[in-house]
Amino acid sequence: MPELPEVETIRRSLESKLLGRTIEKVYVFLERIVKKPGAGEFCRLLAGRKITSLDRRGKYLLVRLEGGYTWVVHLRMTGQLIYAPEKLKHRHLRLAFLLDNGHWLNFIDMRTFGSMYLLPDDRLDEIRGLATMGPEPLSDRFSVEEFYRRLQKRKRAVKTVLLDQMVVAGLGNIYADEALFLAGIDPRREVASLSKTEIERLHQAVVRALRQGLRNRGTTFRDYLDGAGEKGKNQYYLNVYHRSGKPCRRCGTEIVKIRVGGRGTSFCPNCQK
DNA sequence: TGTGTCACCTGAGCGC
DNA sequence: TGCGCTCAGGTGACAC
Repeated sequence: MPELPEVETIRRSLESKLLGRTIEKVYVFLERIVKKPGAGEFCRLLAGRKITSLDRRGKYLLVRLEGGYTWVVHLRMTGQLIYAPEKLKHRHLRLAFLLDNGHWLNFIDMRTFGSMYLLPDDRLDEIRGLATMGPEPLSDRFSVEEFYRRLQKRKRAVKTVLLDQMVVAGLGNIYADEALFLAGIDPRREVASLSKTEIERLHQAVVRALRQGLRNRGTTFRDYLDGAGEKGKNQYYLNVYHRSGKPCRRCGTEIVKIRVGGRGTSFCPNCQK
């Protein structure tokens, strides 16, 4: 599940390979991946454009192009962008992009939830998820005061609120669970019940969990691979996610798995109050 | 406006 | 061995 650290790792691994390259030809094998414009227009507009930079916003990858266009990619659950010398022979290959050096950027997506957009730079706010997105948690804009202000308005369980991209960008199930463990907060707690000190602790924990994920080049349980097709290593360092039934690394209590807001949620009932 | 629920989708894992 | 069921989860759409 690509969250902020995974998407940023993909961005970094692709940056040197794609910068300055021109997209020669686009092949769409599953049209519904392309949300805006239609698949035909997407291919026509993208072909012949040079890539000027690679950015990221939350879980979105933003490929900036010459001529004032941005190609936006969201990998959702199982999307992968793999740079390779050939078009990969993979049953879940959904799009393929031929570059001017003869190499290919392959978009593989088993569950086909991934999405792509190609829009003029001044129309990127047509992508609702991008337009309403909260602050980048690894930027200066993500201050304790800002976090506190955004949380104050909410009444739901803290785990559910952490997954809301309007509150903070880029968190998904893995890093929300890990941040709550680091902060020692029960994921079922109503946000309104958190003290200022607990919110400060959570703010710090979000940053710590994401930085660790980034340092370890992402978390791979099944599908996530970086732009070179390499797995991440963060799964070996997780405290709670995917560890239900195992002893807590801190106190030895069994990690339990429950559902919060419809999401599988792992936590330590002793360390998280 | 805020919140909860469902659909989208495919493969793995499990019980029978 | 094969079948059917459940689960995994990011996000948009929809109902209340």
